[in-house]
Amino acid sequence: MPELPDVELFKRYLNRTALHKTISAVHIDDRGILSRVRPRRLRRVCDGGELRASRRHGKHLFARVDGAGWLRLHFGMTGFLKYYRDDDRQPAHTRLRLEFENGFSLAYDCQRKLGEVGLVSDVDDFIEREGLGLDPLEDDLPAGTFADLLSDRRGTIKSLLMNQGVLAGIGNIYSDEILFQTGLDPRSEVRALDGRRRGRLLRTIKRVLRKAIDYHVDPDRFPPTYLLPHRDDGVGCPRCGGKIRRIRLSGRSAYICDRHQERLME
DNA sequence: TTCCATGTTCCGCA
DNA sequence: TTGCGGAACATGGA
Repeated sequence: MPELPDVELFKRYLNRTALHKTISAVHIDDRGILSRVRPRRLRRVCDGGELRASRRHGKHLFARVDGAGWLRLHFGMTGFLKYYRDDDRQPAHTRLRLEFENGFSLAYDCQRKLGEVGLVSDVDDFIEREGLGLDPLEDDLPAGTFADLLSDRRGTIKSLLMNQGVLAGIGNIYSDEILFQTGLDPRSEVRALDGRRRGRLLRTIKRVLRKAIDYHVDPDRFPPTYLLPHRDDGVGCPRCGGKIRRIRLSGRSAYICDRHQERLME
């Protein structure tokens, strides 16, 4: 689930539920998800504190704990948040729980344990240290800057979009959607994109990510012309009458229309 | 049983 | 040096 639009919705969810509530207990149900923080320190920082602000960069969500630093949540492939009161509402693969004085809890659920929870003192330092690229929605990203990001890059356009060091937040699903709407085959070579196509690609990136948030990342709400509700091998293309095909690229599945996505090679 | 899955990282190789 | 392909991580569904 969690690419940029999903994480943005997690942030809004956290804002309207867990923010400004006093934490009365911290339950670490699986310390395997902790990244560069020991359970004791996480408890000491969070216990008795309050989440006072949130930030997102790419697929990372940060929540400031008083003045003590930022809780960092990354969701891997299967992570999500759940705010609940009754124990029977606790999700099945809860790895971390913040319990609040009002009787509610915020669970971090991560079935496949590919996500991680950490504690950072400064968000911008973290972004810098990790070498994360700009966030296409949070950061100012003019067309010229984007075109520069693409210069001197080799490889395919899909792996570039998914490269978190170039742009932060796009994963397998949304790179497919963006390229489908731009009319570019994911195997196209970055160097083969002219200025006009680079401009169109950037506009599509922003539009697709914003729309996905607006539609609450629910494929049923997406316009029928989107790829997402039709991401199956062999079904008809909702745009042109071609066929949607599944191909393998860089070790993952990519879904493309065999008719309207042009493959640019040098 | 085998394949697949929205993430990241590491390794060998070109 | 950059990036590709594959494997690994952990878990579960079809």
